Amino acid sequence: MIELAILGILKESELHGYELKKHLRRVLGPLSNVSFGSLYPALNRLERQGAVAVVAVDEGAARAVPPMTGSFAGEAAAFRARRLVTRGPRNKKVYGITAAGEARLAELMADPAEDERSFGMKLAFFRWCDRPTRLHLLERRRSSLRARLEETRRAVGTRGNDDPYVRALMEHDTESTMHDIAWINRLIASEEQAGEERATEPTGGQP
Amino acid sequence: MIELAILGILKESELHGYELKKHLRRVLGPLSNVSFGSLYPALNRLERQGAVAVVAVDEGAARAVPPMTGSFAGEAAAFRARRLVTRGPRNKKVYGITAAGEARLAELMADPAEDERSFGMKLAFFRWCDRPTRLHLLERRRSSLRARLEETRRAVGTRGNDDPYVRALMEHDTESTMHDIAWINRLIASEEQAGEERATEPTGGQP
DNA sequence: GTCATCATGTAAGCCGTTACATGATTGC
DNA sequence: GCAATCATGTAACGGCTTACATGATGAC
Repeated sequence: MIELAILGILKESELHGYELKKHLRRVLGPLSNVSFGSLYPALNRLERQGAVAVVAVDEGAARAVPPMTGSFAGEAAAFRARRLVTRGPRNKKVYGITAAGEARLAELMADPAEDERSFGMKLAFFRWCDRPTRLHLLERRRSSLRARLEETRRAVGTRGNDDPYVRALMEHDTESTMHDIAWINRLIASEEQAGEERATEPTGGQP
Repeated sequence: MIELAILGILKESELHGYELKKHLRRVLGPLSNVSFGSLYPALNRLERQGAVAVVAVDEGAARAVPPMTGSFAGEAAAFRARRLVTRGPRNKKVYGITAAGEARLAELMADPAEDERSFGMKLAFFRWCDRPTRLHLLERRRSSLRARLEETRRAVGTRGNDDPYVRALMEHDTESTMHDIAWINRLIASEEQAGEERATEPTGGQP
């Protein structure tokens, strides 16, 4: 989940962790408000996997490492410098996505697992995948929404569910789900329409 | 979360774990599809806390414990019996909510934390709390939805958010949130109306 | 007699959070 | 010079899932 988010954002532009979090918030809005405590470990994980790479490090880091002196005090300084490198003086590490990372992103986008959540995030990165994949994701989403609709309707029909609040909850869930399905239908339609225009345009069809 | 669900269901009727999961699915529908791996530990936790208590155990359990013989084979049998008691032959443990559990339920319902999720679950158990609490929960939910609406609108207004898919996502989020707010408004209105009717009815108001 | 369902639990792991630690830079 | 923000990370914990283990009961 968080890896998909990171790769999707980094594909647009090279950023360091702190900026990344802000972009994430801007693009995904209320969805997925990642914390630093999971963002930085995830970046390191992705770096180890070769999906992202450090493009540039702030010169501040170099400045923070004093020259070796050979003295006892020098050893202490070296230890301190090592800490500074590991921890962070304004050690901005700007990350970029690698070829392997782009492959991983495509893989995560197409991944059939965990549909219910994460659909919004995938949609936010739709520009990074081709039309067939987009249509496939939209149709899968629609079918899971339909299943939800069915389940809720079945639950409403069950004897013993006569509490007005539970009833209200289920009616609202039904409405929202239908609303979502209609939305997905519009997205599918416009996707198909765009595909047709692409297909007819090159020949210069008459109006 | 799961404790709220368990207590809310048990307040309606005494059940054993397996039944509880089915009721949970029926009442909460697509919300919160708890697994056994978290349900049983949660029940034990609640039992230790005194919030729920075992009301009855299936006689199957007693039948599974053979009488002591004092022999070596008897010891082995005792060991096996202990295992059977711990693990489970059809060892139905029917749980009921205690007074402490009802207090805990009220506490969990009013708990201001973790609003975003869990609101649906609280609504499903609305019948267990009084009108002021209900109104308070509804108003808190409304204010958090309004905040979300604001945040999404701010994000849409930010430069750099010109991707059509991100745009579609945010517009849909805005619509859904507005829809939700309207729903909450209706719930608040009907709650207030019910309150007024209660207040005027005892005097026998003329139509 | 065997297969689906009922019934309860444990162990390992995933994915995230909050709280903590550390220090640089900027604006007042 | 001092606070707010920038910037990166670690540690501990939380809550839930999946997979595993175990066995009873009923239907066929």
